Amino acid sequence: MYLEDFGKAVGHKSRAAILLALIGGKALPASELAYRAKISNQTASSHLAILEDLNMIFVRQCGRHRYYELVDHDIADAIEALASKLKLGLRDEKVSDHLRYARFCYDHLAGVLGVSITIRLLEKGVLGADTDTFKVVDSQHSVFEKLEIDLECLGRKRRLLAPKCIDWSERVPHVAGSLGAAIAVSLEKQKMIERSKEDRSVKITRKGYIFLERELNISREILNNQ
Amino acid sequence: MYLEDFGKAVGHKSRAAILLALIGGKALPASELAYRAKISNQTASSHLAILEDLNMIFVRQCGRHRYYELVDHDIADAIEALASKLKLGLRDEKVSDHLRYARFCYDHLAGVLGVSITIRLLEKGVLGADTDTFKVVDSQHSVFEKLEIDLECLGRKRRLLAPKCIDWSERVPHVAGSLGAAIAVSLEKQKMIERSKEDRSVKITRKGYIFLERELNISREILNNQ
DNA sequence: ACCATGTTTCGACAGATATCGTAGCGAAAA
DNA sequence: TTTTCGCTACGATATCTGTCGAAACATGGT
Repeated sequence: MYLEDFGKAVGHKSRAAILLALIGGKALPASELAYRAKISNQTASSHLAILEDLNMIFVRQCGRHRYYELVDHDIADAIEALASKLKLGLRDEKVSDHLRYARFCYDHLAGVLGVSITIRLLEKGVLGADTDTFKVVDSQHSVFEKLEIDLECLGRKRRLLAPKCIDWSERVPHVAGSLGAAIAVSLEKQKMIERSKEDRSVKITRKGYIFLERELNISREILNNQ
Repeated sequence: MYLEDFGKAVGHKSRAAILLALIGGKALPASELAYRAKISNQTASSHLAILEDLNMIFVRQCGRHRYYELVDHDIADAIEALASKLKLGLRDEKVSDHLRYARFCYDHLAGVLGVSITIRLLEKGVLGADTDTFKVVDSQHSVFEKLEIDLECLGRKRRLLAPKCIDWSERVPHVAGSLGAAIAVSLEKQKMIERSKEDRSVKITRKGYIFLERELNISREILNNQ
């Protein structure tokens, strides 16, 4: 991919809005993306074709439905990284406090919540920090059991286990990669967090509040900020 | 700045070429940029006006001459970071071995040379590595004296002393910031390196070869690769 | 077979963009 | 002052882009 291709992809309000929606990590249908970008379905369709040409997204056909996704998480990471480096605003996202507080960064958690989880895992000695990645120090810790995360299984994947990802709102590294994704999936599956239907923000449920306080000792002060 | 503005800036072949040229760190006149982007002076002028509007570049008036520069090094860093994350090709730069080997990344050295210098400084215990920056461990080391670098003076600047910068060709952090810049300036001033007139690559001179081998013990194998 | 639903294609149009020739401008040099 | 040089502004033009209405197209349900 060439620099100007990336530029062309994000260089239009509507396409930027579409990509920003997809950074949420959910696969979304064209009509939903049109709604989010505030354009007609036809127009969205043409933008989607452009983004597909540029190899930024692909479509997953499920019966009569077509869901669009980013081709890979590098693209999400790159956009977040860019936003943090250049102190970019993200015009079309109402940059709500919800979004700042907790959101999906493709397939893992970012914002105050993502960073807090990372920090607590480091302080508890579950994770350690390398230059560009985190590493698991205490693989026997009860967190992994509670979240039903099979580290061996994750380790066998080709994807990096726990690279650092820096987001625009906090500018502090948080856990990404297959571990970051596994944490987010598990929290969602166990109904500790709930995705917003509007955007990529998430809400901590009552159950999640208790888990995060008891198991990770995230302070109530932080948790109540939601 | 908004994401789509950055996109618009780099989203056109000619503008991308102009920015890539300016990442070299030198201030360049419009005609030179037109030549590099292979467009007429008038066309270049309009692109330059666009880039100025978008706050990517500014013009420094020197008598009858007008030199364009990037507004700050963050923009250079962001583009290099983007290139490394997305494995972007940089279409218009002949990605020559020279460029891969040693080049200016705005105001500090990147490529094999930039990385080698950084690694040797780390191995010699002159620098240490933090998460996102390097730190000076042995400020009394003779390297600083030889390069006439006044660390106290650098420390007083508002700019970060030695942040890590990751470039597209090596994908390994090298020293940027005011220290990175000071090293590059000094090497150039002492005629240990010479800038190319064509692009942002640099050549190591005979004097530089000797210095890098003697003082930093960079292996001949690496130095001969130039 | 037909319909309902969601998506893409086609066609048209307005508006933006890229390009360059020509002319004008400003600063130094003659 | 006049000339020279480089750059920008203006204007014309061709092209590209974004947009949407209408229609065509799939696919799964009725």
